[in-house]
Amino acid sequence: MQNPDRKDRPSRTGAVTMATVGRLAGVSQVTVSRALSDPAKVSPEAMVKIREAIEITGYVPNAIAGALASRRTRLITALVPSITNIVYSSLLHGFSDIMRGEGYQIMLSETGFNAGDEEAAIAAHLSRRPDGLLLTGIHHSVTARRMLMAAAIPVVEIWDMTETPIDCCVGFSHADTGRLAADFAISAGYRHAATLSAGDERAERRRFAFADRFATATGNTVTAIGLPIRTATLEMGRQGVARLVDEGLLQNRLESTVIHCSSDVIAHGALIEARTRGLRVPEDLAIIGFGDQDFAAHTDPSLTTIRIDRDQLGRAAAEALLSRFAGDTSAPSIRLVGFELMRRGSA
Amino acid sequence: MQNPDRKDRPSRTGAVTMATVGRLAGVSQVTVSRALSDPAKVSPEAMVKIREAIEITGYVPNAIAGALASRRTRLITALVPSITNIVYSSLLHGFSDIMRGEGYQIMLSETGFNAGDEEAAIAAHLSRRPDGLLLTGIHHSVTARRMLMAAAIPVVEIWDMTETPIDCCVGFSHADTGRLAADFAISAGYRHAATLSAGDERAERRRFAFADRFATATGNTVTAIGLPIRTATLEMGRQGVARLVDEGLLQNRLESTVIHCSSDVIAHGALIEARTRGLRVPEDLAIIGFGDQDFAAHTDPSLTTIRIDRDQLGRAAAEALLSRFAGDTSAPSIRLVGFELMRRGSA
DNA sequence: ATGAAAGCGCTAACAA
DNA sequence: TTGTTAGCGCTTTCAT
Repeated sequence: MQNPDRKDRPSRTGAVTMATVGRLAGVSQVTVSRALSDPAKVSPEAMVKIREAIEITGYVPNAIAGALASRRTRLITALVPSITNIVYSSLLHGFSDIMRGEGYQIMLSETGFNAGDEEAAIAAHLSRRPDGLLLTGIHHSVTARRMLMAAAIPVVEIWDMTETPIDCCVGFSHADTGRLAADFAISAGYRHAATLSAGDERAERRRFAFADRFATATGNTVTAIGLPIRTATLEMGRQGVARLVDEGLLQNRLESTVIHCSSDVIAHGALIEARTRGLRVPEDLAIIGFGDQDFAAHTDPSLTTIRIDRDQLGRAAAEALLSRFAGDTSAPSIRLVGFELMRRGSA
Repeated sequence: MQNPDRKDRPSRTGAVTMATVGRLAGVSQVTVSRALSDPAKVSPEAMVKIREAIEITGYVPNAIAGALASRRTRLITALVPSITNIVYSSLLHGFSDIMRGEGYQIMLSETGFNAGDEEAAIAAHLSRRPDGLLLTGIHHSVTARRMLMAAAIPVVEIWDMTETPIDCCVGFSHADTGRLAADFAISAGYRHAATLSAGDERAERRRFAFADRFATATGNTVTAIGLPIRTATLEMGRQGVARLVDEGLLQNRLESTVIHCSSDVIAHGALIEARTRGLRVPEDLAIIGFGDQDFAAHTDPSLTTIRIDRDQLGRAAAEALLSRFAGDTSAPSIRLVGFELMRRGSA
């Protein structure tokens, strides 16, 4: 048998609990709980006493216990390939901003770019019983999908597009951005092209779509340089142009050649290397980036690139989750985020 | 009175629990708990049955319940000014890497650069009962400090240095980096200087120390340009140099002038603007950055800057926390992280 | 408006 | 090696 008035006594761990606060305020533990979650249900006099008691004791609610009892954690967990990549961190910025405003906290993990890591990370995340989960990309292992379905929580997949999301999806078609770049390059009169692409799968899809479209339209083959990296660096952009020039891959047809880069960082490196070598951009060599990072408009020449509103994408992802929480079944489960080509000086 | 065998029955919420698994495996709920946390204490036969049952049911442990019972969350929460700033995200990268390896997860919040936000964020974080907490910077409100002390958990403050940390501190003196830059500039023969500095408090300390040292040594005043931002952009670097030139602040003494920038991004912008205007770097205008970001060695000319091993700093922070967890009282509570001036082409 | 009782799904003693 | 019991600090439900 347990001590009948155990609940209104301070815990034996020494921690300040609702019971401690209640005792000090002369009310029961439940009243303290109500005071915090629904003040309207507590009398003004009790409220004052409780507030005082909280102030005196320095009470900080225990969200762990609350979550266990209510089966709501107010936790959202997010998986991104890399937090040091501005592309993902800016997405999260918009996402967190909205979520935090609604009282949710974000737990974050980097998964790198391989699926095995992701599976383990998903399991770890699910053990925290998040109210919702954000995933970057649309390719997940069968086991991962099964775990997520079983968890029966809202899941939003971002930064890519699929007709068959686990739950909902907010993103765009990477291949379409490649085709947009190709169409622009063709209409701008470029007859030859090369690509500089990092090794990640989405970059590859952009590159392939660009090359395919460009080659089809011009009849010319597109030289592809694969960069042995997942995270873009200026250095790799410079090396890419260096190889293109040194290995004679541009074959003296500079005046009508454009380089499609998998990111603005690569493009910026390409720009620097071209100018270091005395090449004029875009006259000798034109350059197209991807991402419209904040520096893109301020390089010399400024970078022609594809713009995706990442902050907005993050916000849309948050809204997708929130409408799931609200039980809004009419909310679309697939949201296409737009992109546009920003024509500036480099192409 | 509660039903005597409630515990070995599936929960009424429909969720798969240890009790469900145990029933299927023909053992009690505790045995399942042991199988997961300390397999050596469970017979091989039981282990097999339990593993099967877990497989069949797709059981995912409930870390919330575990945390409540054990009073350990295996959660570390971190507060950073901004996740889109590579300086902080790369720190976190090293930190998370170590922590995750030790079985901890990271919950992240952005605090912006003001103390009021931080206080609310700290309270929210503490309610999750993290096993440890990471704070960026050393300036915290009295209330914040009190909450942290009361929580009685390991706290590590990073990216700055204080003799009186809340618990432990891993960082460096920002003023010292400014003085190092000044000493270098003086010995390199520069007689005039200007500063380009973002508005955050640490950047200001670097700037002030640089200007103070430089002015003292040369007898010349240092022109300060404050940039109205917290997060550095290429654009702001360009504007800074534009103002310096357009407003005649450099007064035709270009040949011996150096600009001290609060970050590599600002410095890179300065570089671009200088070259766009036909100024030679470093002959007409020399530039010193801060941070040694990965692009710094690959701009044209390459950037002279101050290097801090951020990844290492993050790891050291993780180790500080881990030695606290291990109860290692001999571990230093203050760790100074080194920095060095990387002399390259821009100064 | 307030409180008592029950229980969220685990871990931590303690027994057997 | 296994099981029993008693909580962890809350929320929920049902009385009063």
